Amino acid sequence: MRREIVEGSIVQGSKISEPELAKRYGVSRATLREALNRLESCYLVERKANVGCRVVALTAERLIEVYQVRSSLEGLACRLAADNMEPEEIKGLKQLLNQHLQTQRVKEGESYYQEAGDLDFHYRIIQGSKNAHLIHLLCNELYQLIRMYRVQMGMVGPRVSKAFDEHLAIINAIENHDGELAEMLMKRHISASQANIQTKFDLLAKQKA
Amino acid sequence: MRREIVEGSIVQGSKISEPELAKRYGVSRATLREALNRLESCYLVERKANVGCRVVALTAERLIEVYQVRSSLEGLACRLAADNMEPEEIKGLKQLLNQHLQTQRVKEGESYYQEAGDLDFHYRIIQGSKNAHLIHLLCNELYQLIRMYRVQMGMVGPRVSKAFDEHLAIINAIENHDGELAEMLMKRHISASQANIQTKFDLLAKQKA
DNA sequence: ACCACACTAATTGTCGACAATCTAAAAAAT
DNA sequence: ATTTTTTAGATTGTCGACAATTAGTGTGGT
Repeated sequence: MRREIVEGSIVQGSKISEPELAKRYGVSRATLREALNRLESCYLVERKANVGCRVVALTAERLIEVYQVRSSLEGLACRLAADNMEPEEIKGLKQLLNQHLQTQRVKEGESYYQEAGDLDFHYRIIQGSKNAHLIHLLCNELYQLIRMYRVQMGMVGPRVSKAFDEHLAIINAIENHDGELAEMLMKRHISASQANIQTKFDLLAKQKA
Repeated sequence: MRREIVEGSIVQGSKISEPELAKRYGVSRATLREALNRLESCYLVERKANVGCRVVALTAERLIEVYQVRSSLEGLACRLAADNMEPEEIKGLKQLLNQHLQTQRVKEGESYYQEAGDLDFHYRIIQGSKNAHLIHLLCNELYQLIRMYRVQMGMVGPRVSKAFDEHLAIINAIENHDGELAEMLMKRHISASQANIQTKFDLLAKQKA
């Protein structure tokens, strides 16, 4: 509905006035409250009883917390995917990676496609775990928040090619049904991604000082 | 508010009629919808757009899915707790375990206290991880669902003493700040608990046939 | 006899208004 | 001048009613 706005154009930590935004979107307050509930379950807004709603603030501490959880859960998803993914799913995953290679070569600097592609890659593996609860947790709840981090931080360039290699290694592990390895590789991959955004944060803090 | 009812006295998979329950509790439909949203975020009810709300059905497949996730997340929590728990927190945890030992000896067969105690034990370790996101995920979202499983299935006896030993080993690992070991022990502990409920399920299915 | 279509009934989603609560500013007392 | 209290404003939570969509049933056609 208006995830786009939360992802980009509404400032972090800003108070949300229900009647204001209700008029802003031309809907009733009840409808907007429903929407806020959805956003709350995605961790994009935080509410306090009888106080109000604020857009979530993107702090480094929060990033670490989220990525610790994400690393653990996607590691699990990857291990399960190594056991449960169908051959044609694995085949499709490899094709997807090849597509990324091509678009990546064409648009060396631009990282947007890689970004979307990276999320798509992770998305498919999560789906491959065949664990509905896990899929819901990662794809519905955490997905938006992670996207928010990446969009607002901006994905940096040199990691693109390295991420590609890591994706390749993960696919190989899944293809060999080596769940242990796949889990470990995915955990490292996400930790690297976390470290990447962390440096971005530090850079931003230094710029401020 | 009325988690008690969902945990016990409302049948699984039963349709939820909003106006009916609204009258049942003497509140408006808007209030009840808010409550349903809360229950949905705890995975106790499931809704479909323009169709309605049903109480979640406790199946063996779902149990496995939830416990796979729980094992991974509580393993993470345990590893973090090994690094981040304060000495007095560890001390309190040991005291809690001693209390369990006493009540357990007194009420050999009765497992209710052990159950509540077990959850409390896990609860404290999760808090000890100091990861707010992880704490929310486990204590607010998953906690109720797991409680529902355990209450409706009924905890079996012989596992009580074994669980106590496992808890003890976990505390020792945390006290030694051995995160790796603590994580592994917790994962095994939860897997054992899962297997325990699984057998309960199989027994129930055999009874039916 | 079976399938398709339409109609009715119920349920969900949405709306505007009212009451309770909290925040903030202004005034008074120390 | 600072602190406390009171008061006003606004915002959230709650309520009952209306509109839209859906499920079930009954009828008609093939």
